[in-house]
Amino acid sequence: MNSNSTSTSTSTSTLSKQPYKGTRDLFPPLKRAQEFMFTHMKEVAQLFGYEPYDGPLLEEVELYKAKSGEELINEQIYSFTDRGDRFVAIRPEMTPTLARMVAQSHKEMAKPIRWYAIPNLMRYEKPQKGRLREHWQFNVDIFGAPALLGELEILELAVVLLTRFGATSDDFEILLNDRQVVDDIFKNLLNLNSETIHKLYKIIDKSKKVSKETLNHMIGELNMGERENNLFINYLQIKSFDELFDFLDKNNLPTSKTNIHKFAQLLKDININNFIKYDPTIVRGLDYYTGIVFEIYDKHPENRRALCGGGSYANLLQIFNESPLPGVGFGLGDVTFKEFLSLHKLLPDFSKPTMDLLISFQNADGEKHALQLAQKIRKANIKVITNLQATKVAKCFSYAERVGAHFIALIGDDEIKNNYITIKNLQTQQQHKLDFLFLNENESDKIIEIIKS
RNA sequence: GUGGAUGUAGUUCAGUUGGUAGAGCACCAGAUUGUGGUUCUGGGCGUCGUGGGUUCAAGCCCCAUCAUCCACCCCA
Repeated sequence: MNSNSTSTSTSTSTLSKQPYKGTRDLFPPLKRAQEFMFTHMKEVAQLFGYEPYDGPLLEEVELYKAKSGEELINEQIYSFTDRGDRFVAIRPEMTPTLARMVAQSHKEMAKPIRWYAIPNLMRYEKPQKGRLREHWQFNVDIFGAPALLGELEILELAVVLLTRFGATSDDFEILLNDRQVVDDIFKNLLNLNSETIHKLYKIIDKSKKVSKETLNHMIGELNMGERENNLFINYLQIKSFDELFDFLDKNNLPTSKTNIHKFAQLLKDININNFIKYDPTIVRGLDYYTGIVFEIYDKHPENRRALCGGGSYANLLQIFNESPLPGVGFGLGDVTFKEFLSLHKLLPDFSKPTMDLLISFQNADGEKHALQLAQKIRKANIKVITNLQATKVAKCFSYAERVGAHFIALIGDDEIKNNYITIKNLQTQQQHKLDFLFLNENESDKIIEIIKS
């Protein structure tokens, strides 16, 4: 809702309650869903031996200029000049920060370096479905891994993560390409200069979305020879690893075949090849990728979109005058991922809170008993709240419902008078009367036992 | 940056060819002064996004503006 759209700065105008354009207020229901996703991300990363890191929200714009790509810098970055005349930006992606941190520290660290983070990032974009100005992104990266095995591990981790939520190869696929193969084809087979190659990349990006006629027209505009045009069109029609190998064989490009052929075999060896498909149109927008690149696609017909992108980058440390240390990584956005999960019904209902126990009292005499009991029960790692003020019994129950309590402990008038406490399981309706000798430790143990069973 | 749609109660929306507004959900109270989710009853003056115009009369028509959503561009 847009409750206030007048904000044309008259002194009478009230402040808008809406969050800044393209950002979200993370109310508890949304935050619970996000925490659910983050928890799995962290656990999977740690299963693979990745360690958490984090970096600053602000970086100097120069850091992004070096490798991120023109559009990102010129149009999509939040930047300003600070009080010390430094030109800084809110991070639009994490990889440059990561590279900077690795460049500082890699010499003293055991290789490979395995790190993950879930930073919030901002890009100045026009918000729409699955794309906001601020989002959180699960980043996983490995530096200094031997060729291909780093790529393999990162892909396996991504597969494990998605399948852990219950997704199958019916729900998603990983489309993969190798920039070395693409470069080999463009430079050595088509003999193109870097300017034409850059334009071809753009055409590749669009090739799936435009008609054949438009595609042919776009290719025609490059003024390549007929042989080059045909080869390029043949390349775009490749649909599998095997077809790619045929293409490379036929055109005598054995060097770039060796790598990708071996990689395809490795995918089979660890049995994740059914999730992964070769796709000649995957090249990725960011300039720093140099080898294997991939995107995870939602297979749902209404959501044909990449929810995750990544690849290997060999030279990211060069801008810091460090010797090359190859890296591989991917980013998975919380907005797109949540949509993927809800669309495939893999996201539990987080609309209501949950609470193990509500301890409620009916009069001032019950107050201290409720507070003391809560203290004891929390020591057993049970989530417990009290109603904090004397409340009528019916209200206690309706409050228990509101906060999602599984159990209610009632310390009412009758309880105080007759020295007992009522414990009720709100789902099964089962009710217990326990002796409540108010200073007796054993009674709280009994309550704990009931709740944990 | 380009194109399309939509702005009415806390929220989701209805509102007939123009006659100054209604429903579901939610919320509060009660039926029910020791047992919640169900049920029933009662409870709403909202600058109808904002500004201007046409008209006897505008939620409805026209213009502008702002906001939101969607599709491009690009990306997570």
